[in-house]
Amino acid sequence: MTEPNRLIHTNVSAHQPAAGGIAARARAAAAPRYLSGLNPEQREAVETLDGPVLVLAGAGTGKTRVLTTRIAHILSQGRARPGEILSVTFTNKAAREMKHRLGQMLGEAVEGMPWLGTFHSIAGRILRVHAELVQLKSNFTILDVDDQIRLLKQLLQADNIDDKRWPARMLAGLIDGWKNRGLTPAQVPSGEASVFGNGRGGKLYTAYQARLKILNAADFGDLLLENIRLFREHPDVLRQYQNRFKFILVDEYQDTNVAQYLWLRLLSQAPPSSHALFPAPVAAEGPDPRTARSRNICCVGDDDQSIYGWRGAEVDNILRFEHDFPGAKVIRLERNYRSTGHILAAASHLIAHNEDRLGKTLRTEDVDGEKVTVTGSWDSEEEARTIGEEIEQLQRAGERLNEIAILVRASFQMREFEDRFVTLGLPYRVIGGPRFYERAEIRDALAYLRLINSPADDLAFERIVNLPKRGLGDATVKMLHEIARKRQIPLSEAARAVVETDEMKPKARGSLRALLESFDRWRVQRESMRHTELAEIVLDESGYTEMWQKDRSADAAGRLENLKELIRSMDEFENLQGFLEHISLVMDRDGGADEDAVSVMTLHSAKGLEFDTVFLPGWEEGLFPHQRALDEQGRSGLEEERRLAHVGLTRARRRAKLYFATNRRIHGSWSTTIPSRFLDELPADNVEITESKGGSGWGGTGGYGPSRFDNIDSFGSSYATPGWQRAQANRGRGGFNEAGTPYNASRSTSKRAPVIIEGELIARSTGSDSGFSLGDRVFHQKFGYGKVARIDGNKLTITFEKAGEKKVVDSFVERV
DNA sequence: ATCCAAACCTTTTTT
DNA sequence: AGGTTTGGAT
Repeated sequence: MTEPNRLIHTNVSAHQPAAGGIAARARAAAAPRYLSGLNPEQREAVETLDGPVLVLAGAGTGKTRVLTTRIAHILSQGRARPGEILSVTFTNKAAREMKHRLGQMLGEAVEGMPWLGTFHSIAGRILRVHAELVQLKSNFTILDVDDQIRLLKQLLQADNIDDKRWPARMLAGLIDGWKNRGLTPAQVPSGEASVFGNGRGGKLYTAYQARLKILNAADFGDLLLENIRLFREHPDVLRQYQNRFKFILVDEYQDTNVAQYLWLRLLSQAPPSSHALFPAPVAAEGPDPRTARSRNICCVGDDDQSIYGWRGAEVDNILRFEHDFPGAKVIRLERNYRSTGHILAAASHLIAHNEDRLGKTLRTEDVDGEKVTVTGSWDSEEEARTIGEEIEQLQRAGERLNEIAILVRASFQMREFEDRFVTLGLPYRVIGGPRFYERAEIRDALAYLRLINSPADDLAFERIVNLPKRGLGDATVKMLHEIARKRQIPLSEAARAVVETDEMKPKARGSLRALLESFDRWRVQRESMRHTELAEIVLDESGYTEMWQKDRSADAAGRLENLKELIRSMDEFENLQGFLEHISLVMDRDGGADEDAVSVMTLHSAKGLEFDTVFLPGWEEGLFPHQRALDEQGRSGLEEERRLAHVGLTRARRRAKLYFATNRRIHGSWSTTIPSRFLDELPADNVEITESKGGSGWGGTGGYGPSRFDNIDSFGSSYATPGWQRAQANRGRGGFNEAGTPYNASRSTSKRAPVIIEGELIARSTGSDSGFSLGDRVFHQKFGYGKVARIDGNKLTITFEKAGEKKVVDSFVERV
């Protein structure tokens, strides 16, 4: 967005009268205006319309701009109408951004790019049209993860599989993985299918799919998987879409999984796949052999920003592009318009530690700017406090809060910042945080609406049969389940049947009948009234609103408010179906972006965004890189974490600030942490180490008074540890800066002056001796007195008299 | 059927 | 540590 020559002009219309007049002459005379200001590579990416194109676009190189300009170009050249361009993104945010920018470029005239959206929303949309062909109805429900797990739990129970030993979550993960790879139950390798539940994994997957059909439901994975099945089994349908989409554009191609890849291949009429995981699906049979192969598909991506491997993304897709789409043109965008020199150098140097990459060199013509800073804190609380203060400083200096972001590795880190900002009165917004649509009252309300929309939606039925309480408890539900299972019908149908018999106690029976009648009534009313009005009636007549009105608990008022908000938000949609579709696919709520506030979000959700100042807390081993990534994925996991770090750094335009804390609370208990290896991998020339400014209490001069957190000297002593010395010895390895100035402890005299360490940064533990011996009585600033119980290098396990057993780095305790 | 306490499990990232 | 889910008691 800070690109020097951004587009200002906005009135290229899609269908200019091509003949005669000024427009034609203008076009002949000079390149269209929207092309000016593109650099040569960008321009090539925009203008190469025919045949497959892969754009390798590093961070901040104008990727979105290329995509949107390309669309504008296609339209203004009259090569396709808006409805003939398929343009897929990975996230809703990216889709929104593209729509927004297109709107700016094209003006309101081309409001509708009907086929611009996420993979899931577009696949879902296609699926609705042809639902019957895959044994669904067009009003099918899209299940979220929660529903999915509840359904699987039921299946496990029905099969007498111990939910403890074989958690539904795990099965959900497996099924998800299979679907990501485009595998139907029949196609799952039997070895893989049998790992779950003593060989019953495959059977369960089959049962699950069957159950989904009965419930008239699809989960996220199904949207693509069933789409692929649809295209495979019905070539006529496929051809219809192939003919419609004259141009295909794909954003973030490095994040596509196998299913998405197959889907794209089918639509792009590419020759039969030779994908390792998938032998030739459908032979492309277009009328004209020249159009039948390698259609106009343009994929944009950056292998260095592939951060969704854990979700089944195949970086391989981007690496194999030229092979998959013969004759593809590959264009590299390496000119970065976003970050200053130091930031870009730090990011590039870091990512260079990865082995699996295509390799790009990002360049900038910007000034060097401020160095990337690394700041150590005693614990996460001090980290939050330091960052809070730095933000206030920036604010005083006239920086806008909107241009400041805190990017965390894991969402639990956000809380500390929220707490801090609340006390400071600093406006902030959490992005992708606690989700509106996940709140209980919202889900309840939605369950009512879902059930109206799709009577077979058992999960919704179960959720609300007895909510508010109507005397239809476990016993009733269990009975309905039995009937439903025996006859292979949905619960509500079972309910309908059972009401006619006298299997139930009269009271429950009457209550159930009343509920069914209500739904019948609502479904009739649906035809004649607006969906917002219907929703109000439903919540009212069902007694749901009343339930909360009677509730005297503290949050009841808030919940009622949320329900109102829900109905308000429904208003933007045409009908109930459209609204339900939206909420199941777009689980985040935008809005509120206009006030000036600091953004707090995960690194993952920050992809594609940029800020003047970026704070990156929590750079510690185990958290970042995340232990689980290392355990489960080994080296490739580490590389993905490193790419994540690269993404984080490259979000910053002018200031990138990294933090690590020595102590962090993990699962409730405190543990001592080690600075991230990624810090070691930063180039010294572009980085400065500062100390935490969280408190100046040490020596008793600061505003906070002496604090246990102010053990700043400890960071000094970390550099005197064997780890630091090893680093000194290693200096120069790998061609890094040779001119290291050894750290000296004179910092106590000039505490605030930033210390610049040249050479790689090291503050790590090692396996060597700590100078303490077992049984030593020690004192710790925070935990008090204790005895050394175990020694592991410079990490000590100490039994504290008050605080119990803790692991601590030796430099934080002193012998007494 | 409803309520309360104890176990439990979480904390990677998202459509 | 904290919220959620489960199980048992009323």
